[in-house]
Amino acid sequence: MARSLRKLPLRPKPHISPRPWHPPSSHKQEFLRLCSNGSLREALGVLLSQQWSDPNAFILASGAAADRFAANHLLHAYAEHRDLRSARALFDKMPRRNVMSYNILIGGLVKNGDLGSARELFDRMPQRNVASWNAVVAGHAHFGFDQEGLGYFLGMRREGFRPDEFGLGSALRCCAGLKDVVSGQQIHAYVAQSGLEFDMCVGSSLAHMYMRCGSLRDGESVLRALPFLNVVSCNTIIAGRAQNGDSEGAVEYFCLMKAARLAPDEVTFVSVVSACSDLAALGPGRQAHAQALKAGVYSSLPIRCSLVSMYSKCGCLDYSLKVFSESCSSDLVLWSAMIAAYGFHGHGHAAVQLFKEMMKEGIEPTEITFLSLLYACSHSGLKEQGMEFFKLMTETYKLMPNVRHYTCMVDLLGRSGLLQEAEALIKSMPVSADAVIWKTLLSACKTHRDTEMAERVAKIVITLDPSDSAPYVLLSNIRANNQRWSDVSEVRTAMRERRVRKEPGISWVELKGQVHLFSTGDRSHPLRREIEECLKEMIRKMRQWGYVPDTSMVLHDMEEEEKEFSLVHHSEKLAIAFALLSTPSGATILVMKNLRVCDDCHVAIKLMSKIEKREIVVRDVSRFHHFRDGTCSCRDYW
DNA sequence: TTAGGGTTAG
Repeated sequence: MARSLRKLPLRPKPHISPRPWHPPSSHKQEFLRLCSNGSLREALGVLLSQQWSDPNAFILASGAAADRFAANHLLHAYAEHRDLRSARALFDKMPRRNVMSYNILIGGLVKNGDLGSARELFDRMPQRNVASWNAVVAGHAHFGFDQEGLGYFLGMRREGFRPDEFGLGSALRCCAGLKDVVSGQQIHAYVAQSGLEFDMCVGSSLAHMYMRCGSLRDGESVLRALPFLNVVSCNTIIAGRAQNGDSEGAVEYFCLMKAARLAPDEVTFVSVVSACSDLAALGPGRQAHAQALKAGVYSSLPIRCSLVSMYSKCGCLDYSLKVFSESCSSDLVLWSAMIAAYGFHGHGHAAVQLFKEMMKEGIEPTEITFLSLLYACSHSGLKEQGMEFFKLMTETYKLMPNVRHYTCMVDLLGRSGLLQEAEALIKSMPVSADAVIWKTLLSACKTHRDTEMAERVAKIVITLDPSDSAPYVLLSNIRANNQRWSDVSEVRTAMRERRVRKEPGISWVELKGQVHLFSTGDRSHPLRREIEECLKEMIRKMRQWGYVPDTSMVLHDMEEEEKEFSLVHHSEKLAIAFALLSTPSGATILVMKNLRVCDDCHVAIKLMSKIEKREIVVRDVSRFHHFRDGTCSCRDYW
């Protein structure tokens, strides 16, 4: 995939911000003189040249209403300045309205979010033109009523209107919102036919539609065909990559954009910080933070939200809190981001406390806030509180829980050993169960050693997600422990036939700006001998503290000794050994991992932190673990 | 009357 950014001219987007007018007296006198002479058009010319919207101007509107040209201009001025009451009053007084008068008022209502009135006016228009249809399609697209917007777009076509670049852009936005790639492709065919494919707005909307529907390649190919790139098309690529699992590509494109001297804007920073958050890339995330400050867009709430999340995912919870506290805002998303940040670090009590403060502030929580809160409770063992919040969500706030909320509840019950209750909840919930929720229960069965239920649940997981190796391994080991050898070989055959492989575990450590990557059993590092020695010594010391390798999750076709060897060489253990060798004694170690930390490593790292008198921080795929003096911040809930 | 962005789960 070509990732070059062509050096093309940047077309600045015109931006006119409405501002209150304090007219110089000469203008005002001229305006009043023209009005008293009945020269309304000229008077309005003066008024509009100064971008004036003043309640007093309405007094003159009674005269203006009779003159359609003048009235439409005044109507436009009112609509631009969001003075919809005056606009409506003027509109009602106009004896001779035309399509333009309707369109202007509809546009104003739409911008003000009053879609109902806009629709009502649209329905009773004696005549419509393309602009009338465009205005309603755009309005619905803007406020996320995508299905309705697409409906109006189809209505426009049914009535024989040829959609232009405005209507097409909005309709594509609706397809993006609905992730309706089929309608999007149909519109693309029309766009190509009408030669509008190279229009910057239509092209960006088209690319955005493809990216939202998961097709990064189609989106990028549309953008590459555009006559030039601007900040919006670059942002479309950055966000598209980040949202489609290519966060690395997103950060890379951000660097190319800067190299091409294309100034990033607020949207660029939001997307790039989110990408850094996904990558847990603290360095680039911090740089983006500094650049946003320099660019003067740091006051933006979306930027602050993504920073709160980024710092948390990079292990700097105190920075998340700093950004949050500095913001002093009652923005719901910002509060939700901070609750999630606490949850990610296993600070369940802090998350609950913040949620209570949020309610005191009168901020209404959403499904996402509750999901973060329930997650925080389940990862901190706050069973009673989690159950209360679930009740609050459904009964007081009347919010509909989705399968992820139920997964948190299953986790909460399962961790507490209430396996029957957890299974009953899955069976009674009104949404359909997926592989993840059953895997959550399976993990609880494993923790509480309920082999009968584990065997049953593992089979369900295998049916729902045949590619995941964990349930096969678990099933095989349960059967092996009971000497059911023919059943064990049945599992192995199934694994072979379905080509199930365990996703390789990868851990990495950043040292002096360089990333050192370790995969399980890796012997490629230049310090492999030293790492091996360090691990051997460490295991010896750990055994003195009672460490026994937990081989229950290693596939049974190995000798016990081999199993232990495999465990010792798990990627996180290799990364920690390397960090112990390469950093000064006492320094905190930070390791990132692509999968969840396994049970054995979790026990081992607790002991390592005690023996080495070091804080070891491990960020796995689901959360942060802070190991200190033989314990972990997750209190073994993870 | 047209374009791009924030928080969550695995």
